[in-house]
Amino acid sequence: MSSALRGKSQVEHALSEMRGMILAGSFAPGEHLSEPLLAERLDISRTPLREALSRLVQEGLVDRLDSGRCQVSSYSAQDIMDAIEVRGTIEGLAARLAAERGVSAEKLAECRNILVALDQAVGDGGNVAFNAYVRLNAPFHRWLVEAAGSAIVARQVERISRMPLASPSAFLDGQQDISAFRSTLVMAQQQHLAIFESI
Amino acid sequence: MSSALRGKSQVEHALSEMRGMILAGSFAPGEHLSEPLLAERLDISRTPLREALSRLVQEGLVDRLDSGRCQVSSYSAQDIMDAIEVRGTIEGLAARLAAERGVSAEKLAECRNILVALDQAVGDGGNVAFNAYVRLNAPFHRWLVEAAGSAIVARQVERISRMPLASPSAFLDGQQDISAFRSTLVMAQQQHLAIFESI
DNA sequence: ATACCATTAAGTGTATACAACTTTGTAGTG
DNA sequence: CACTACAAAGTTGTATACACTTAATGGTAT
Repeated sequence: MSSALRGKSQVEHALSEMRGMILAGSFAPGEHLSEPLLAERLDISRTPLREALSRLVQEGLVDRLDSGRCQVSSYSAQDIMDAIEVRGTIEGLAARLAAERGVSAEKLAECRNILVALDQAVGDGGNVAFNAYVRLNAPFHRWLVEAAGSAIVARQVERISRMPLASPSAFLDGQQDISAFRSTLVMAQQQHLAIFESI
Repeated sequence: MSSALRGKSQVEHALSEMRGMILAGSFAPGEHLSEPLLAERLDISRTPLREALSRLVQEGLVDRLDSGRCQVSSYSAQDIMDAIEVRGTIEGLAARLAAERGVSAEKLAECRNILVALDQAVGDGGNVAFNAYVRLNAPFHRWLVEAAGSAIVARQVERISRMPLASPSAFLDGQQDISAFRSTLVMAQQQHLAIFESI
C-alpha cells in the first residue's frame, strides 16, 4: 500500500508524520487542521487520520475546539517550564520508588554511568550540551522506569516525556529558558544522586 | 454536532457507558472486548465505538494487545498504590506552584474550607469516610488546579485522577489498601497545609 | 491420546458515502 | 456605513462495506 519502508499501520504512519511536521514547525501555531486536506496530503483516508489526530490531542500537540475542529497547540514559555517541573517531580518519585524497592548493584552502576554522561552534558554550556542532553535523556528515562518497576509511573513519565521539549527550534527560542532548564536539570540530577547514595 | 453538555455525541455516550460498565465490574479483568458485539450492544456503529475504546486505552482502563484486540485492564494493589503516590506527588507540585505564584486571601480561605471538610472525612474511619473523600475529592482538585494556574499540571492531574481509584468495589477490595490509602492522604493533607502556611 | 495441519469463523484496519453541523461570504435593509 | 438574514461551501460525525489478519475448530496421522 503505502510507500513506507517498514510495514507499519496507516495510523502510525500518520502519527509519526504529523508529529514530525508539527515539531518541525510546518504549521503555524494555532493553525486549523483540515482532515480532508491532511488525508489527501498523507495519502490515507480520514479514518486512520482521525485516530492519529485523536492521539495527538491526547498527547497535547493538538487542541480540539468545541466545534470539533483541531488546531496545533501553542505553548507558552511558562507551559514549558511547568512541563519541566512536572517531569522532574515524577522522575524524583520514580527514583524514590526504585530506592525503596531496591536495585541490584550492577543496575545501580549502570545508572551511575548514564548520570555521569548526563552530568558532563549539563556541565557544558550552550546548545550543544542541550542536544547532548536530549540524546542521553531517553536512556535515563528507560533505566529509571525500569528500576521503579511501576507501569503506572512508567506511563506518566512516558506521557510527560512526549511533550514538545525536544524541539528547541519551535518551542524553545529564548536563551533564558535554556539556562533555567539547565539549572532545573542540575537540581534534579543532584536530587537523584542523593537518593541513590542513601541506599 | 459535538457539544459535551449532555451526552449528545455517540462517542461520549459510548465512553460513559463503557466506563460505567468497566468500573462496575461488568467485565472480567482481562476479558477480551469485541468491537462488533459492543457496537450492537450500545446500538452504535463501530466508528465511534473505536474512538471511545481508543480513549479508554489512553486513560488506562483498557489495554491494547499487539494484535489490535482490546481487553479490560487489571490492576494490582501495587499499581493502585503507585497511582496514589503519583497523584499525591503531582498535587504537591501543584500546591508549590500555587504558593510560588501567589493566591488571593479569599481563594486561600476557600481552600481551607475544603481541606477542613476533607480532614473530617479522613479523620473518620471505614468506608463511609472513603466515600466522603471521593465526594470531596473533585472540588479540591478543581481548586488546586485553578490555583496553580498551569494547563500542563492541570492535564496531568486530570489524567491521574481519572484512574480507577474512585471505584472501591472493583479495584479496592482489601482493607489494608484503604488504610494505607488513608495514611497517604493524611500525609498529603499535612504537606499541603504546611505549604500554604509558609506564605 | 496428542500433536499438527487445513479449513473456517471472527475480528480488526481502512476506505468511502452520506447527513448534520459550523463557518464564511454575500446581499439586502435600517 | 453598520447590521442582520440568508445561502453556500466546507468540515466534522457516523454508518456501512470490504480486504486482510488473527484466533478457533475439526480432522488426520503418529
